[in-house]
Amino acid sequence: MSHAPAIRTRGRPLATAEQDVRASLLDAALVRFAERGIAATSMAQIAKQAGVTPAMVHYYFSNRDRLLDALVEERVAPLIEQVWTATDDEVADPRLLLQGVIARMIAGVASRPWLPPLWIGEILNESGLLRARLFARLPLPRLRALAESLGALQARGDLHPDINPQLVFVSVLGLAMLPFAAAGQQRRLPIGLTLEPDAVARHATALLLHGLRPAPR
Amino acid sequence: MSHAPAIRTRGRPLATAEQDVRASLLDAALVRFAERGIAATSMAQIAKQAGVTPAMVHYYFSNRDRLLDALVEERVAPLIEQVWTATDDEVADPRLLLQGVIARMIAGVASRPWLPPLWIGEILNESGLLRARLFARLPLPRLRALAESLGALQARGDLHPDINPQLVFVSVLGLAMLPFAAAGQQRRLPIGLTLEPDAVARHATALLLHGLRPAPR
DNA sequence: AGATTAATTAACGATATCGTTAATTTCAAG
DNA sequence: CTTGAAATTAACGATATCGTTAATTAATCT
Repeated sequence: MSHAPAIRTRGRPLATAEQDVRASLLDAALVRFAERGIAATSMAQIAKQAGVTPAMVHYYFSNRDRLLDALVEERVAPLIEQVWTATDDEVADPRLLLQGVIARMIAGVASRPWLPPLWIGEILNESGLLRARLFARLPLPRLRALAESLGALQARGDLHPDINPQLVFVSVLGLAMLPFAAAGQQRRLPIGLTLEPDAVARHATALLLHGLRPAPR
Repeated sequence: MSHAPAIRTRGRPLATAEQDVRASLLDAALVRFAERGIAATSMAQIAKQAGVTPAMVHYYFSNRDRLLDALVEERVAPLIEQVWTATDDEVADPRLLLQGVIARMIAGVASRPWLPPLWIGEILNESGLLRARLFARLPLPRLRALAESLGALQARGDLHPDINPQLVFVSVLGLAMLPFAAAGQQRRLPIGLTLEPDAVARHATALLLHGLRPAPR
């Protein structure tokens, strides 16, 4: 499954292979958390996935809470930062911003299969175990600004009155992230469809901007 | 939290109160599964939530697997059936059908707070523990028919070419169900928004049909 | 070289969990 | 009334899990 296990013996290992155990524990945790959920994953399972003993988790992270802290700090938060790093064009036009956010989100997903289940299950979900930790790091001002620019569009009559600007970002997650959570590592939906990241990005963008209407013009 | 506990004593209880223990075990399971996930919920926790001893779960359902079977059979499948029971009008026009499906979905959610987290986490999610059980009962023909009518629209140029008809139903779940999973029992999003079922239905429908564009005409 | 520090596995004890069985009580049928 | 079936709690034993400590080995510093 993961890297070559290379029989581990008691005592400090030789410095030959550049095996960063701490990093591989974080990776292992992400894999298992994405697969079975945080609450259902034991420390021992993480250690096993990483090919080390449970005591290593204690050695590097002291306890479960600190492991979660490290995960958020080192793996998840940087991604959120990246998704919300917008160009000036995007800041000026909420539709452009949404397009950019979707594109960066899905680009992030492509190289991080653990992201969608984790985001949906442990961050977005009310009782997700990363939610509180990540909430402090969310770019709330940007979310608010987005809702406000959409509200301005709406006031001008440039947006359907039934749309709720405050719900738009959750809708983006539903359109861009949820399909990947549903498809899993194999990127296949139960109906038999294979998910191409680019195609999902185009679909989500088109649906968000135009809905099920003809292409404009 | 739940009904009055009424001190239980050993032996068969008096037949006064009409307490359907089996039903209340199913309810309790749904509550806990929605809250912490199936994999992380022990039988004992379910029994405790229902106010009975763990042995009752064994008595009524034999084991965890059978409990899940009963849950799907008696609580979830009927709902799916209801959501997909469409009028003739809806069968003729995919946009109408989607509108109806969203309305019925959200109506179902209103009285069943456990539904959104369960659907998102245990059915839609790739490693969800109800997925395989429910898959056999999904109305696949209707899903396929929906995708096909949308494809027909698209071929006529009445639908943006970037839309993927096969992704539309997942998009519906993302728009109509995910917000409730994110808001939890309190129906409040972390940004402070309170979710009114009707408002969410209107938002999801508008976004799906028109996107972030002005209202037509 | 010697001493100290880093990294690792083995092993343990306390606690929790699962499924099951025995005991107990009430209901229902003859 | 009596007898058998239904419904329930208590209690148990096997197994797992968590976090921790001790032992062991390699690297690094002096």
